[in-house]
Amino acid sequence: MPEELLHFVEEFALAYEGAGLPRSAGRILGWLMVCDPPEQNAAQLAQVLGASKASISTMTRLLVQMHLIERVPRRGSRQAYFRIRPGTWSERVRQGLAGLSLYKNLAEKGLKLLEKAPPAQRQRLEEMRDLYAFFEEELQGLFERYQRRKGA
Amino acid sequence: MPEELLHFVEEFALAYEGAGLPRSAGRILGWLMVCDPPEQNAAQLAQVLGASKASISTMTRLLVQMHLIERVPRRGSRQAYFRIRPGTWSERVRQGLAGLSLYKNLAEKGLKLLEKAPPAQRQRLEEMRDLYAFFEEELQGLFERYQRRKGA
DNA sequence: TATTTTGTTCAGTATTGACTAAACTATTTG
DNA sequence: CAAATAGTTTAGTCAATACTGAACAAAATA
Repeated sequence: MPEELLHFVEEFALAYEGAGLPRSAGRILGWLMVCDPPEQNAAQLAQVLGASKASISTMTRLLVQMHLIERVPRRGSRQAYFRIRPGTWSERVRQGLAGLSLYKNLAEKGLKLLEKAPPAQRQRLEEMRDLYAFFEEELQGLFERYQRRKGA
Repeated sequence: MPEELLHFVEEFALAYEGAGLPRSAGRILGWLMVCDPPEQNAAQLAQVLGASKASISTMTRLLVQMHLIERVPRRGSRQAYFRIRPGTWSERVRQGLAGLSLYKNLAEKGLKLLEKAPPAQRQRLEEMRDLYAFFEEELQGLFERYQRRKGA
């Protein structure tokens, strides 16, 4: 299979490593984004990506748990086929959103601790909370708008 | 200083570890979010957080490079004082934004490779590109709106 | 200038985590 | 039921990196 595609897959994996994915999980994800046919079984993944069965098994499980890929059952066969889950990219945005509220909550927890502190001391946390609250709120709206637009 | 605050700092560090910061850098950041006074020198940080001078030196450098904290010069003293950089949280959002275009570009690069592939094969990358393009665009606007709102 | 204070750099340690080979389990097919 | 096939789990290896103590450098103070 084309050399260029594998290079792309590597770049893809590198990019998502920055987002916290193990390199080899990123490679699986990247390959599943471009491969033909879009469903691939474990053996194929191992062969193309030059990884061990064990790694494929672990990493596909991870990716399934993250709702980024899904197992496609094949009737009459126990083989596991995997493919990019439709809506994967929305899912990532949604996960990002969840991250925002984590940080917002963190700021609020801090503010509770500093309840009796002078405003000057609280100000840093307030800025943090306000910003995350704003983006959480607005992104929620944006997200819905995107979904709706895609429906049309 | 209060036990509870240190626990908060730990939680803070843990949260930002998920975002790729070393634990001890997260602790510094967390402490600088709540400490009084808001400027702290290296020795104070080392003492409160129970870290070595070496670690403080390395991690403050990292945080300064990331534009999350800044050195505050004290005239007549060589001591380095650090504080949360005003606008730190906007900065983090801006960095997140930059991340989005990275992914969008990635999708576009892939599409170029699949230029001659049938639409069915291109579709996954197209969805990815569209989504990131949408959010990059819209977040840009949101961001400006936030800045303006804060100015008022 | 000598001493003390402050911070950085370096070398080494310890921990984490990605990855593999091999053993194991389960399922399908002969 | 036996043999082959597919996948998971486990134990162990290797590499990356966070962190420390100690040596070092630079600057302030005596």
